[in-house]
This record gives sequence, C-alpha cells and structure tokens, in this order.
Amino acid sequence: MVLKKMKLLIILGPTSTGKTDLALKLAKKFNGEVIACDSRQVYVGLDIGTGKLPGGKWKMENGKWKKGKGFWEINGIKIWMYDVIDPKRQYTVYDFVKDANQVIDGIIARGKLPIIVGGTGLYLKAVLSGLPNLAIPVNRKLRKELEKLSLKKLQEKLQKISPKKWGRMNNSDRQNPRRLIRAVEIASTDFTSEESLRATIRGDFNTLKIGLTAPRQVLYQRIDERVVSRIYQGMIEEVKQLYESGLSFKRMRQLGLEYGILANYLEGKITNEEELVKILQGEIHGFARRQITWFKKEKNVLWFDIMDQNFPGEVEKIVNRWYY
RNA sequence: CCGGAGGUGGCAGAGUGGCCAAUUGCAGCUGACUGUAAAUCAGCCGGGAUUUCCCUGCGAGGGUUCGAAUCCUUCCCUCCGGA
Repeated sequence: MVLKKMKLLIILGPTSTGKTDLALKLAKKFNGEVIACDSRQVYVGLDIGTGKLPGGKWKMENGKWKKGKGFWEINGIKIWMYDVIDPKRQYTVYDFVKDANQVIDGIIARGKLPIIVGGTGLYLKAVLSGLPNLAIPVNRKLRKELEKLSLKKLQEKLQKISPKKWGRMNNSDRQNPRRLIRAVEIASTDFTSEESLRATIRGDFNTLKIGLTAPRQVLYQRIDERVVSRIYQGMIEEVKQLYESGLSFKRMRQLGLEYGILANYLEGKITNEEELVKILQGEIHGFARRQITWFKKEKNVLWFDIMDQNFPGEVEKIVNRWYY
C-alpha cells in the first residue's frame, strides 16, 4: 500500500527558549497534541525542576491542567511523555523511542498533528531516524563488572575485544568510561548494527523542524530568572518530597542539574541559598551550551530568534503552508 | 592617628628570588557523543604570531639583583583591633 508520510512538527532548541509554550500555541491552532522529547520529564514527580509546569504563569493563572497517565492536559491540550516511569527506574533512549512511537501513532490515528518538543537531542534523533545498536540491550551484569575497571583497563579491554570499534572512537570518547563500557557491551553481542538499526528506524515522517534560539546573554538571563522562580515555585520542597518517598540522593545526582544539585544542598554540601542559585545557574548554562552544540548539527532546521517579536506569527505561517 | 593583616589573571584562591604567563576551583568558550544524554567525556581559557616566538603582566612608582609576583623603599587602597 502507498503510505502518505505522516506529518510531524518538531520544535527544538536549548532550554528556556519557550519551546513548550510555542508548541501549546501551535497545538491549539492546528489541532495538535504535544510530545515532550525530554529525558527527564518522563519521570513521575520531577515536575518543577524539569519545567513540566510550563512557567509559573500557567500554573497560577490559566491553571487548567490535569495529570493523566503518560500525559498531562493543559487547557485541553495533551502533552505526552510526561510521567511515564518511576524516577527510581532507569529509562533509556530505547524506551523512549518505543513509547514515543506508540504515542505518535495514536495521535495520528486520532487525526491530529503530533508536535514534538525536543530538548534532548539524542532522543529526537533516535525517534526520527533510529540509531544503530539501539536494540542491543543493556547487560547489567557485564556493566557491573566493567564499572570496576580503571580507565586504562577499559581501554585495553576494548582494544582487545574490538580493535575496529576502538579505531573509530575519537580521543574524547576513548577517555569516557561510559562510552567504553557501552562499546564493550555492543562488541560482546551477536547483533549486527544493521539488524539493530532496522529494528528501530521508521523514516515515514514528513517533518518540519522549527528551532528556537536567543543570543547567549539573553538565554543565560532567562535561565537565571527561571532558577529563581522555580525555587519560589517550590522546587526545593519537591526534591525533599522525592527524597521522603524514597528517591536516593545518589539517584538524584544521576538525574542531574536541579535534582543533583539540590541533593547536594539537602545533604549540606552546599550551605547557603545564594551559592545554591549560582551553582544551579552555572550548571544550566553549561547544559544549554551542550544542547546548542548538538542542535547545530541538526539538518533542515528553520531557526528563529525568540527576541524577534514577530517570530510566533512567522512560525504559524510556515506551519500553515506545510500542513495544509 | 596608632597597632595588625592584606592587595595576584572575570571571581575565589595558591605561589614567597630563577623550573611563573603564573597550581587549582568557579565562571566563560569550543567540541565529542550509536541504549544512563539534564548524563558522560575532550580541548581552550592575558594579547598577538599561531611547533619550544614576541608583547603586556601579580595595587602604583622607585630600588637591590645576572634574574622578582616573590627582597628593600615610598605612595595609594581594603579589612580587623585600638584611639
């Protein structure tokens, strides 16, 4: 049968550029549903710190949101891929691809436009074009053993097991224990990359990619303000509650940014709030930089500077032309 | 005004005669990233030329020395204590 490619609208960009706000607006306009492509919003209970409440203003004023299983609904618009798993569990790109694909298919079946809000570049890439080796599963036992090895030993191990793989790795990855471990893990299975890629790729999308940016200084300022307002919104309380409900500080540190830093704060490693705010801001700046580095390489993105007052209108026009 | 401590690169903070353009942390910048990705990892970080080259440089000026951020001296400033 002849398949018409499914239309998929994508909004991407670094944190704090207002991706979700834009997505909600467009969803309203074009009868869409939103899919959060975010590696941390998938966790239940990580709300304020991951920006699931899209800005205090939504919570306070237009507070018509409700939580469902796997989605939230804000002013009648569904945002998917929120709250799909317990934060104590580890969720991976693979899980995300599987879950998101189902959600996308569901939205299309309902005759609506799926709008992906992408903050996690790897996840977005995996959904759109698959990743080789994606289907090669984690081998917990092996990892546990490998984690005990020194960097040097890991390097030697990979060189022995798969010199080809080692040869392809760059200097930075060769010093990255996490990558080395995964490489050994892949090399220890019978899977071929082709098999694995075939298992995950779909390529049946007709995408329109809208990228949001802002001058660096503006971006940092927005981040800085957001940190403060999140604290006002009760982010510290949120983390306390997570701890009380059994989420360890160690796990929080794995979750990174606000959760990791607040874990340190609650443990007394950071003693005053001023310092806390500074650290949070700095870490998130770095995060935004990493996102930018990643997204720069993304092809076919129409970039918009959010400082340009007219950008929402422009975006709307473009989406309109593409969609109808 | 007296006594004490001190002024180092955006900040914090080492260094106390040559190995110092100056440890380190933060901030900043660039990049990698094929199942933890808000993670993890690499590089840069006074200026310029851009393989061991040049210039400016550790509050300011002067001095000692073959050689000073490091010693002497004068001045300016900050902090603490006393008047």
